[in-house]
Amino acid sequence: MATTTRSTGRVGARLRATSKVLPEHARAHNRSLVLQHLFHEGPTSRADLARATSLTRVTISDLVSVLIAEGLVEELGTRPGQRVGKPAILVGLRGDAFQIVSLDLTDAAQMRGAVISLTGQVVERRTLDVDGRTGEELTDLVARFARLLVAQATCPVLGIGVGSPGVIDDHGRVIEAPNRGWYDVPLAEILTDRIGLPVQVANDANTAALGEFTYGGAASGMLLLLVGLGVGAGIVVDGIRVHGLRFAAGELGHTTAVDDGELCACGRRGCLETVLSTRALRSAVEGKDPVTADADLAEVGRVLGTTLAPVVSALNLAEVLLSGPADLLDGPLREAAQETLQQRTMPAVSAGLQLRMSSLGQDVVLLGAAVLVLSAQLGVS
Amino acid sequence: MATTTRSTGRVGARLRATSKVLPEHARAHNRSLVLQHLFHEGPTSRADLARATSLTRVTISDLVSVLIAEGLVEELGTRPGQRVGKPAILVGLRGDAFQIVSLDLTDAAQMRGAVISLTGQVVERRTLDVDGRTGEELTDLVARFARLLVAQATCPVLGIGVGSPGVIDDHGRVIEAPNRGWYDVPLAEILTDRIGLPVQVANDANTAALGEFTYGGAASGMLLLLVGLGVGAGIVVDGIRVHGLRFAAGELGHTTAVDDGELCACGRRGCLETVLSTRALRSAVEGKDPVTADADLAEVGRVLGTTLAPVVSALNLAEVLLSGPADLLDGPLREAAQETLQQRTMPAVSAGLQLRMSSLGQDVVLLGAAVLVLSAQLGVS
DNA sequence: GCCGTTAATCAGGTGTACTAACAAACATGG
DNA sequence: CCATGTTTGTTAGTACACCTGATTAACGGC
Repeated sequence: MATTTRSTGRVGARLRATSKVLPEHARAHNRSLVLQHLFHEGPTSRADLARATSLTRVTISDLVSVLIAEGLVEELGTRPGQRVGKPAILVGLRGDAFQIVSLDLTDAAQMRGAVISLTGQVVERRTLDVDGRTGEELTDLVARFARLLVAQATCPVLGIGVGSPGVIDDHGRVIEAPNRGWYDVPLAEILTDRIGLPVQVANDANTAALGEFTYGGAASGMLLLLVGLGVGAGIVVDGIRVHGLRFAAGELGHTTAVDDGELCACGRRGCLETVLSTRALRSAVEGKDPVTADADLAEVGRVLGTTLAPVVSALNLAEVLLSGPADLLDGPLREAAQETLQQRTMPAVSAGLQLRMSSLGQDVVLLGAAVLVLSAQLGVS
Repeated sequence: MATTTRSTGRVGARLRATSKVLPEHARAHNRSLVLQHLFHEGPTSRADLARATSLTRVTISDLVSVLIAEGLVEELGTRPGQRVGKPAILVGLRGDAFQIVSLDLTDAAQMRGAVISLTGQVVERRTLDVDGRTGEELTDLVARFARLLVAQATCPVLGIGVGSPGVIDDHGRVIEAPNRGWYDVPLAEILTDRIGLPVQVANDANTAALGEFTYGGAASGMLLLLVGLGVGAGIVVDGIRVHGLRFAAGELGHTTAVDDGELCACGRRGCLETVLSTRALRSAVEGKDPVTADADLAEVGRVLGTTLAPVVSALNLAEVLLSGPADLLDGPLREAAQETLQQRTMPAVSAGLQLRMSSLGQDVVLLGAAVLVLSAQLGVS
């Protein structure tokens, strides 16, 4: 049996990349803690920040004074309402300190872009036809579009966030995005070089999940299914975005969902995409009477529920969000999926589970791309 | 449209529990970094530790001197082999500095326990019949068993690790373990109180996953399926154990795997456990000719592959490990499961995937429980 | 025997957060 | 109306952790 006789002092060979932590990193962390609180809870007094972070008032004062000097935070006068003691001075994130430029490349025909305030308000919105461009031409177009959007900003730009289909590593390198003609393209690096701003690039579904997590109030264990031309998912587990072995986490679209199903573009049969993509859904309902159409959508919902059940069980997720055309998704499909999920998972898992539509609508990816920047530059998410 | 008009400076209402970081926490982290390196790479000179951690030699010397003073680390003389320069003095983890007491409560009839060295060698092994005890009686028995094992240790005991079935929170409180008669039992706290040592308690499948991760050299994105009376899974994503919304992550046993399947103890039909538990597998093969038995096992393998495919895709796992009776699992079942997984997931996902047997055999849970202690007490995993 | 190289330590400095004490500004209550 | 207590934010001094630069020690090579 496996009575492991092992020579002393050497266990396993795998290297775990954990890096040193210096006092200055601790400071950066605490600084992010302050920003995070101001971001989510709004204007707060220094004393309340101290209580919330369990740092001392002295430390908070010091951190806040630096943030004020940087222009990220401002004093907003004394807190209204009468209380005992010296009135508190509220400090809050300056909404007009920075803006973020976001790009959504989900749609193959038309890229979407926006200038977004720190609080998630879309200040400016643009679209640009792709005209069938791929590869380097597409890269150039993206760079031009990003530059245009940067020019639209009314205050300094904190960074550029991009949500794109494909497999993308944690340095913003597109490993592969077949129908964009991108293979091993260091998109973040290219854009940084050309525009001179920090750039974050991530998979669109992953990005969307982040958007819902930060701006949509989604739970810290959630899966977002982005339904468009293809089907992708983004997963947040215990508050952290899942990357996966080769950054391919969330690629649920090409998981077999229907035995002996339709032929998929990927060459296999019955992939989830063959029934759940926007095109598949439209063709399943168009020209049919409402009752039949609803039954067809419900059938897709059951397929979806069956596919998601193992994932939901394995991760004990709190929420599954659907993002895409509401007229197709938010009805019999969603209800059937929810029901199937409940039937196929144990009560302890399904009781805490909610299956609902994305609350951010079409801006999910754009807002998520903004979160990429917020997270990288300010440590806020 | 979702042109989110939101009042300034307040985004989302969810609280994210992130706590402050002080310089002393940074020090603890760096200290763990040193221990981690010594644990996995074996004896190392201070200078090499400095290079590996990217801390300075001064800092490393300081950390090492503390560790030597604590008796955790020792100098092992100069490094053999001739090189230029002053010969390096190797320092290594003292294998005899501490031992760990591990308990495996997976088997309802018989609990297993061991005294384990820091390097994962089983020094002493015991079993104890449960005799049908549940609830408080079982708790008492566990405490006595643990005390007995502590008495067997030949050097100071670093802590006690327990792997148990059931849903267990991150403080070692058993939320529920129905067939142990435990509901909301603070097992870790009880054992700590009675024995006076640090105690870590976690779900057995989760624990097993940790064991494979640390001692078995498993990848940082892996799922371990523990097959016994029931079926449970432990998941490590990006090097971190997944807990889930209500600490029920990994409860795959009661996910529907067979439509209109057999009645399960949980009251529903076709749960994975109804085909994959040891008992179900034995009854599927016993008394049958080898060909039929193999076909039956292969069928179970296909069911397993179908259930795991969405999980593997969603998380882009590197490895799926099976732990349980090798005569049933490691053959047609595993091969069919592997094949099904490859058929039902996209190549980008399945190419990097390996489905194999646990390398630690019956000691998986025991070793994993030791890792719980290592991780909590020394920051090593 | 001198030089270059590598290992480990010593000395001094910077950054971070803490405790203790204090000043400012308010409500309350005799 | 003034003393009292409360809360806020700041100042001063301390402990800790890591860094840089210089120093000592031990080796191989020429």
